Amino acid sequence: MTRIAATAEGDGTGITAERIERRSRLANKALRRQQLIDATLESVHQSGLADTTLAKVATLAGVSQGIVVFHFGTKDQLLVEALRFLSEEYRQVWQRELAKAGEDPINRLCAMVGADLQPDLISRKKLTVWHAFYGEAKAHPTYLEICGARDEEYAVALNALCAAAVAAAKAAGQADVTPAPMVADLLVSLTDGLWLGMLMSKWELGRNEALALMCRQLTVLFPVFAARFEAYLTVEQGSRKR
Amino acid sequence: MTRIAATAEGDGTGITAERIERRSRLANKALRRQQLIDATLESVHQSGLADTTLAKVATLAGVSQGIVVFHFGTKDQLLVEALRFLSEEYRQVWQRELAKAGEDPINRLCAMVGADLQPDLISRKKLTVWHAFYGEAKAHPTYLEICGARDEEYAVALNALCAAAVAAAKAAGQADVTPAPMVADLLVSLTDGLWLGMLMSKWELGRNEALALMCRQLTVLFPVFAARFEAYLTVEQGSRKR
DNA sequence: GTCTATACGGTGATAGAC
DNA sequence: GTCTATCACCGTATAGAC
Repeated sequence: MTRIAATAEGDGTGITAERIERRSRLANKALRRQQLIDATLESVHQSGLADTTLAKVATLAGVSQGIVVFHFGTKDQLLVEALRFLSEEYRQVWQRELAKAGEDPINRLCAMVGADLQPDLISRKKLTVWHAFYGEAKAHPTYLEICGARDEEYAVALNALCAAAVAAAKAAGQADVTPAPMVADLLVSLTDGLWLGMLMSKWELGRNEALALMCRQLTVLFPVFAARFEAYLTVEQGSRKR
Repeated sequence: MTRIAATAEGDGTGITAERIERRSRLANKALRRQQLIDATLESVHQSGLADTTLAKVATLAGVSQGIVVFHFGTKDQLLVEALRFLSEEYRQVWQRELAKAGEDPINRLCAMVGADLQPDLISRKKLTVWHAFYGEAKAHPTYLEICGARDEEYAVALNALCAAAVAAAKAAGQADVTPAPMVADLLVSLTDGLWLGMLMSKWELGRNEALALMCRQLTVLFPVFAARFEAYLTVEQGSRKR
């Protein structure tokens, strides 16, 4: 990294060199922060939120304890930043999946609910950490706020998609269509429940089982689109295209 | 309490008096333990699992810190007992509801899923505490074990009811019946999701909304019994019989 | 930026009087 | 059984050298 900056200095343009060097330093700083956040997630996974200490995080990151304080100031701040990271990653995943889905409403709905089951998001570690924060959310307003903002964004997007799907189902002649807000609530609740199930899974609830359940849920809500759901949630979202 | 024992002594039957006195002592002991467990739940609710201390629990219970140690030995043990209490209460509620439901399979299914939404179980405090333990479950095998045992019992009972409901739906001529294991998983996941939703509810997800969602879920799974679900989950389980 | 050493406060648990 | 007093430990955060 610093070597790049040094090479850039060879250009003779002092300003450019300084810029690159600054970028490099910023990149290093961001890298170290990410490294510490990763270590924090690992520690919370291993020891829980209560027994996560600055010393453990520092050890896992392979640096001294002082470094953690230097970059995050306080333990609380470190945890908050870790949660923010998870939240941001979550948002990016569902927006990415949504973008990949194109314009078709049913595809977009599949993409949205399928996003919650993307492998990046449902590793044991991350599910553990999410629920650790859930558990303390009532005691830490900041946690609650971050989680709430995440849910809010997601809910708004999902509600729109559900409304579109309901309209499409009616147009396709389906009788007894569940109201859009209920559809959205049912899907969100199912998603949350699946996360918890995968976390606690004694009965080995894995990604494939969760996908099958989600697919079935969509099918009972919108029988007319059964084939669509199956196609999207097993081929595109499946582990392999076969 | 001690007064009762003293009165009993007046009977002249030494053995009886001793028995009653012992019972009274045991009752006192149990009462004190329960008092401390309640205080623990309150503390976890207010401060989270991490910042719950023996001192806080003692203060909330209005006793000295030494009492807590005397009755539970260690902080870990206190927390475990608190979780056990919740778990036991949970089991008793769904078994009670099941008993009230009689023999009809559909009623029993309604009772089972409705049990999770009984007011006793879904107070803010208890939901908070449950999820606090969920979050730390991966780090504390004991927590995981207790939660797992609870889920296991519930799952076994629910699976049987779902199988019965599926059979009934087929007998009633419903087309495309969801397999019983999936029905059970979907219902469990929905329940868990609703608990989380009620805990996090920015969008005020209350008991009535949750009941409506549960009712709707059963209806899309078993359209032939729609009227049954609505009757059971809004009249019997509702806040008032009207 | 990174480290070590340390001050400070709080927590879990013990001891012993009542 | 319940209390108070106390200890030993550990985690956070600070200070300052490099």
